[in-house]
Amino acid sequence: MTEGAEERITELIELVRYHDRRYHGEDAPEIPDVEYDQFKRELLELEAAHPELARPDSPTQTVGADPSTLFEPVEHRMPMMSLDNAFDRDELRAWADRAQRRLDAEDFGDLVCELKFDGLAVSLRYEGGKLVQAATRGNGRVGEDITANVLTIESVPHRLPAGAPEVLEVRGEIYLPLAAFDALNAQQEAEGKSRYANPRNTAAGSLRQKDPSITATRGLAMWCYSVGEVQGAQLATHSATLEFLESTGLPVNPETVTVDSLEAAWQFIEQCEAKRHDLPYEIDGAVIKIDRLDLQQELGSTSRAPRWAVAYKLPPEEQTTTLLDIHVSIGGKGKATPFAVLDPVFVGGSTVAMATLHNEDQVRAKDVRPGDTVVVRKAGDVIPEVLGPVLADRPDDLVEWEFPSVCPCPHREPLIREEGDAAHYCRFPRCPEQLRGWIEHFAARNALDIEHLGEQRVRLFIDLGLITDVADIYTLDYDRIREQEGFGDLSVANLAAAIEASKEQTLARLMVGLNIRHLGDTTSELLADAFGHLDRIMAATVEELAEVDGIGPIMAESVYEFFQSEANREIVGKLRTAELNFAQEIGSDTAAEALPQTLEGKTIVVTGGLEGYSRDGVGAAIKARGGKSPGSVSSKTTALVVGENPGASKLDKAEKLGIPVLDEGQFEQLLETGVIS
DNA sequence: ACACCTCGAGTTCT
DNA sequence: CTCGAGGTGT
Repeated sequence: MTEGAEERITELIELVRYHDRRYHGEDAPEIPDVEYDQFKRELLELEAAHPELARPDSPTQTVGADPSTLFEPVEHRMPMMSLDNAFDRDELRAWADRAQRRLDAEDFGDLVCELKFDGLAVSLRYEGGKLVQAATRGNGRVGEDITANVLTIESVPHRLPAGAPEVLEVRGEIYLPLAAFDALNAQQEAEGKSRYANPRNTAAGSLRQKDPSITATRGLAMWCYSVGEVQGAQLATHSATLEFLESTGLPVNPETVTVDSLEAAWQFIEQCEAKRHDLPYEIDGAVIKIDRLDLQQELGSTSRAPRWAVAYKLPPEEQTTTLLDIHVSIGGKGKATPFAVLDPVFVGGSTVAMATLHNEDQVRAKDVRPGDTVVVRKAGDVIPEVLGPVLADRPDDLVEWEFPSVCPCPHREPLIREEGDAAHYCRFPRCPEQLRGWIEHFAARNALDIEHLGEQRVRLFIDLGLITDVADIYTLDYDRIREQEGFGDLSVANLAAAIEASKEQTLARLMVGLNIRHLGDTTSELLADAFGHLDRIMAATVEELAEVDGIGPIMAESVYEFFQSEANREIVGKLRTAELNFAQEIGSDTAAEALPQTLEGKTIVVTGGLEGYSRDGVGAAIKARGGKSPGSVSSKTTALVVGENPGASKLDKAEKLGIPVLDEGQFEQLLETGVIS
């Protein structure tokens, strides 16, 4: 026991040291802070449990290197709500109408128009005029303590003048001014380091620095736009609140105006759009708030957003660039997907060089041709999308693009599009591109979940001839790997451990890893639960497979076909020799039965991240109580649970269909009782 | 036969 | 996120 601990401690010390260097030296951390924190915490715990093994040179013993590696959680005394969005004039009017209807009779009076800054929402707490705490928004209820870092921001006063309220909680946005962003990048470049992509992410990174002296050099700034808890001040309107904040020395944005009609608010929005790029900081919209606090009180809030305010989101930025070429990528199941190779263009906060075009018909429908000038934007703020060509700029001689007839891999086998299919497929069984896709898929998080086996390494192992099918993962030649550049004893040990651990994954995950056409997470689970063992699935007839609820003739045939193949049966044999788990663990079912089936017959969709669950964990919690949790909202949905950073499309759909929207607290209650409050 | 859910695949960049 | 396609119910 102690021996194992000693080894692990040595390993952890190396890990933490390594990542310390990555983090501080090059500012290019390889792993998320959370993982780093986990390593460090595990090390602390081990050292506490085995004091005799504690080493004086352990990173946990170093003074000055900030012992509190985690930002402590802070519960907001008043929740920090998000805002409902409007994307056009009609939606803005709809918001105003809703508000008007809820107020008996009278007009809602003045509106305060503010810019919506692209930064990070924070809450500052002043007690007796002194800044005692700064916290991130987090999930709105609980954030993280970032006081030490916020104290380094110039525009944030440490002390308020005499006569300040006993308690003042100020809400605002911390952002990185464009000048500071540019200066920072100039410095990065001078030092031969890589540029930061956009001000928002850089601001976020700067605030999460473990060493506040680094934050101090970044040039962050803040705008204040509302208050939380206040003791010792009486305010009647939002505009008066802002004036009060300003008089107290807190930074309030000068573009803010108070208007007396929705029409005037719309004009403010139009001006925002016009001067968006002339401002010395980035904005992503405008916020319209009802000024009178008594009316705000009367309107109240839904579970996630106040009814007295609305955020107008500026349309996503569009850019034009040259479509250099259209290439084709081959997926793990042989699917050939065309994608646009673009002259790199900065749009929506990052540089875009590629964008999927989905399939042949989509390319034709969009009528894009290599050589075209095309319009590009980010769909849903993340995924680059080619909207279409600028026909006026098209050279006369540009020819229509044709789907390549052969696979891009060296074997150049034909790409086939079958009748009724939208996609082309490479059907060559030994296509190296397919193999790479399959291996990556096998190691992916929803399959065997093998850490430290990513795209780069898969490519390398295939090139070295170490892997010719998925089962070879379990007979890797580690001595050969150790010879490779970039592989030390530690990383090889980590990889081996991850591969070893994957042998214990569930049958459902193994089924996902087998890469059978038409089978994914859900359908693999259906089969694993129904048959209980891989051997029984292999032995099943098409009819038996199709008897499973949710499995139809096409999927059944696909599964049957897979196991008919001699090559596939050989792979299964090798996996058996490697002693992978072929049985669906019992116990998960019995454990599930033990929980009260509060969600029987209910369909709960979740969008955004929840505090108490991982993304997979939420679904598991719902299913464990007899409910279903699909990935999209439909008329069958019982309720939509909204967490941090929710997807707009699900929310919109739920609102259109009149489906109840729950926050995490209400969700917990639903899990417990099965009742929507 | 059709409509409507669902599911799965591929995808971008930090 | 978006598209395509399988499964199920009417």
